[in-house]
Order: sequence, then C-alpha cells, then structure tokens
Amino acid sequence: MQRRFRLTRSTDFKRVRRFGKSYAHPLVVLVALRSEHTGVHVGVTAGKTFGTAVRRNRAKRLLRAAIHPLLGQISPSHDLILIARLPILQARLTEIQAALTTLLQNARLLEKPDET
RNA sequence: CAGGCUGAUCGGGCAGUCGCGGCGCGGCGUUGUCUGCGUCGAGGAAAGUCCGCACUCCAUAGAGCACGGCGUCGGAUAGCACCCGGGGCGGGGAAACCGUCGUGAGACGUUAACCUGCCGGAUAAGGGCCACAGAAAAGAAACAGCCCCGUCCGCAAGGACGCGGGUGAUGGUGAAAAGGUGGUGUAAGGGACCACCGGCGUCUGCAGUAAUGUGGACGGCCAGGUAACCCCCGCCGGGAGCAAGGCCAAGCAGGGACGAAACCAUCUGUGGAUGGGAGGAGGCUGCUCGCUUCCUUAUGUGUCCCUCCAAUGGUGAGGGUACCAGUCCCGGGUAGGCCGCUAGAGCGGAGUGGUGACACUCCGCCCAGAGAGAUGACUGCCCAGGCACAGGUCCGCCCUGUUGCUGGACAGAAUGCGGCUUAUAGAUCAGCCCGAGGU
RNA sequence: GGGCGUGUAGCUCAACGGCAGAGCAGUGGCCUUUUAAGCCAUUGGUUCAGGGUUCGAAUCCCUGCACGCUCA
Repeated sequence: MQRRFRLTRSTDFKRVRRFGKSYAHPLVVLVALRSEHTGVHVGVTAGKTFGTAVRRNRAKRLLRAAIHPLLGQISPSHDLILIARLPILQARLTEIQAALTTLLQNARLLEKPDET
C-alpha cells in the first residue's frame, strides 16, 4: 500500500476514531468515516497488547498486505482505520482478507469489482 | 573415547509472483501524494539506557564552596567505572583422581582448567553505630569460679560470713571478649618472663616498570569490626539534551516595564557614532565571588486631571503619570514543512609490532535514513537439526541411509560512535584441563 | 527518541541497619428475631527478582523486571 493511500496525520486518526462507525471481527476491527477528499485513506494500528515492536509491526504489515488488493473496490471519499487484534498473528492471509471483505460489506463500502 | 570449560565466527539458502521506502537518470498537451528503468534497504544484540564521548544550545565554559562519581598496579584509548595484562584477599568449580568413613548404595574433604565478588585511609585526623544475649561491646569489666586474708563454728577434713584484697587462667553469652601453643614462675594467675608461630612498625637484600612476592636484622609484646555510615586523602565532573538546536509558514487570550533620575570626553557630513559614567534587566540551570551580554541615557505639538501668571495665550509655563499610541520583555496556543540527518574515532582484506586491549602501513569499498514510522506476503525446491523406521556394529549416550514425519531462536534502526548488561533455537572452527581404555 | 519516579498482607499505606506493623477487607464468636452497625478474638508476607557489603538488609550498593509520569 503506497503512502498516498494511507492515513498519516495524528489529527485524522483522532477524528476517525471519534466520529467514525466501527465494525468488529475477531481478527480485526474496522472504523470508517466519510471524508471531504476524493480518495480512500487507510490507517493501520496495533495496540500495546501485542507486546514487542516486532509483533506490532508484523500485525500491521499483514493488514496492509491484506487490504492492498481490495483498495480498488472500496467506494471513494472514505477514511478507514484497521485495528489489529491479537489472533491475527496466527491467521493466514486468506483468512484476513475474508474477514476484511465481510467487514467492508457490513459497512456497505464495497463496490462491485470491475468486470474488465 | 568420555567429561568439564574458554574464545571466535555464523545465526537459514535459492527461484518465482505481488508489494513498500530512499537515492539517481529519464518520461509528460496532465509537473504530480504521477510514472518507467536502475540501484540500495535492520542487528548481534538494532533492546535496556547502566557508563563514556562526539555534536548542539545555554557566554568563549572562569575560581571557590556545595553536590556527585571514581579509588590495587601497569597499559590501551578521542574518552570511559565495566576494556587488556598482572597482584592481593575471598567464594564457587568432577560423574574423574586422591584421602577418610561406610558391608554397600554413597557421604564428607581436598582439587584442575576455568568462572566469579571485592580492592585508598579504622594506632600514627575526628565523630557515630555494634540490637538480643552477656558481668563486660572499646582504652574495658568481677556473674559464677579460683586464690589469699580476717572473724566465727568444728578435734580435724572442712563450712559460713565480710562495703577486705588479688586474678583475667576456667565456665557460660555472643558475629566479635583485647594474640595462639608449650613452658618458667606464682597463693592463684597474667607477655610478668622464655621458646616457637601469627601479626604490627622501622631499616634492608634479591626478583619485578610497579602493585607485590620472597628473605634478613632490630623493636615494642599486640593495635576489635564497620568508610556499599558520616568523614579524611587523591583524582575527575559547568548544565541540559537531536523532542538538542536553526530556518520558514500559519496564528491567538493575557501580563509587565519605560515617560522620575546625569551627564562627560573624542570624532563629525550636525543625522549621529565611539568610549567612559549612571540606571535597569538578565546569564554562567545550587550559593558566593568574579566575569559577561543586552537595553536605556530620557518616546509623542496625543487624551484627561492639577497648579501658576503686572493675567487667559491662533493652542502659555510647570507638574501628575490615570488612559491611548509606540518600543522592549515575559507569557499563552497550534503540532504543519525544511534543515540538523548520516563519509564515519567507517567497513572489508593483507602485512608489521605487541602476551593482549590496541596501534601503524598498504590496497579496495560507499554501506538504511523512515516520520501512524519502509525492508513484507504467498508459492515451490533445498540445507543444518530433531523424532521414528531399517541396516551395520568394536555394542556405547556409536555409525550409515535415493525412507517417512517434523523443522530455524531472541528480536526491528530513529543523531552517530565505544564499552557494559539483558534475551537468544541451534551450527561450525580453534584452544585449555582432568581422567579412562586400546595399541 | 530522551529524562524522571515507584514497587511491602486482597486494597491503601507505615517501619533510626536489629522480632515486618496500622486501617479497611476476610474468618470465628458476642449482641440482635435476622441483617447492618458495634465489641472481642484471629488468619494472612519469597518486603518485585537475582547478586553483593555487613554478625545481621524491606532499609545500603549493583544488575534485571514490571508499572507510572513527563518533555516539541
């Protein structure tokens, strides 16, 4: 996931966490909020319950790798935050992607994939 | 061969697909949070932050005190308390050997390589503390006891009593009781005296750069522990930290000071400048001294109020310092961008010197620089290793394998280095010590 | 990333280097028809972990671990 699709500013994180709507799953939590700019921005977090920096970074990398193929299908003008949960370290990539698809469908953010 | 250690190195590899960050070179009717290609992209601890530096700001970093740190000797280093090599005093260390005990299993002791803790001063400065127990805990002490003397009882042995005296040998207490053993001596005893041993002081031979080791002579007979309690001696340390610090953009409450006080000299283009003096505000992150930086040298035909006039002025004179403007200082708020920001006490190789830490010479190389924080995901093959299974065998904790299953730890740069500490599945190499068996 | 600080009973805290305590909570009893309150008694500790100094350590000195605070 390139940096232009990421949510980077601390104030943006605070805004999404405060006003966004959240959707939970055992592996990951999705928080979404409509935004003014056109693109989709995704932020990824892992709390200190993960323990060491290695495990936090691994959780975030897995989430970034899982969201990457779905980026083109998400309806624009939305800011998303993905919060990792502890069992994600044992999960396989396909399971994480399935979880993300379910969450995005629940949030009605998933557009029909391009048939081309 | 077995066991015990020490040091060094490595700490998965290859290929494919998808993906991320920096830099370089290009591309574009789109100059971008764009795109193509190339290239580089975590560690031995990147960690803890326990020390030491570089670097930055505070003034260019001064003195004394306070405070803190360190403290065997020599070396290494930019520097370091932890590095290297020695010294002293402890502690640990075997399934082997040896010794003792045991019928025996074994127990205890001694111990190799090696690991590990501590290291100025406790008479010759001073103070404090040493609970409980004990008679007494630091220039002492008589509880029991031992001995002598006196009185009384008793034929005697002996016993009882005493504001009587001697004693520090015996007992008990304690972590520690003011050298130990043996003898002489004594009423009983005591370094009171003697021999040996231990320890102390002075002088001194030899070895060593030194700490120290090992001898000798003399002396006085002997000095408790604690300085990781205060303290004394010596050495070192200014403080804070890259969220240091600098620049840019955006931008908002509030507070304080100045208008009273003194001018002088030189130059001058008559605006002023420089120096001295005076006043004020800081700084040297605790205090004092000393030093030093900055500001002012008297803002306004302003508003308001007060006082004065051989007297009411087309804007008089003097004052107040309440307000306004101005200047300066303090402070509040936002968390945006750029720099600092990676060529260095650098890395790799070879050689030389040194026991070593390390140093020097030559050759080659450029090797992360993020900022919600890049180095990842998936697939396949392989390789250490582990467990089965099968075979071999000198039979053991051994060896072999076109076999099966399994399988790689601790951990993620954030200014950069050096050391230390802590976590770490395993693998390889080199070396040391002890023992056993075979030839 | 840097800088500070704190760890003692289930909880909140004490403790000149000399037997680890107080309050609340818990347990048992008294009182009460019962509960609460009150009164009496009582249990409960690897003083965060590991080394060291000392005759003796919660205390002094190192190292580690956990937690908390703070800095533009």
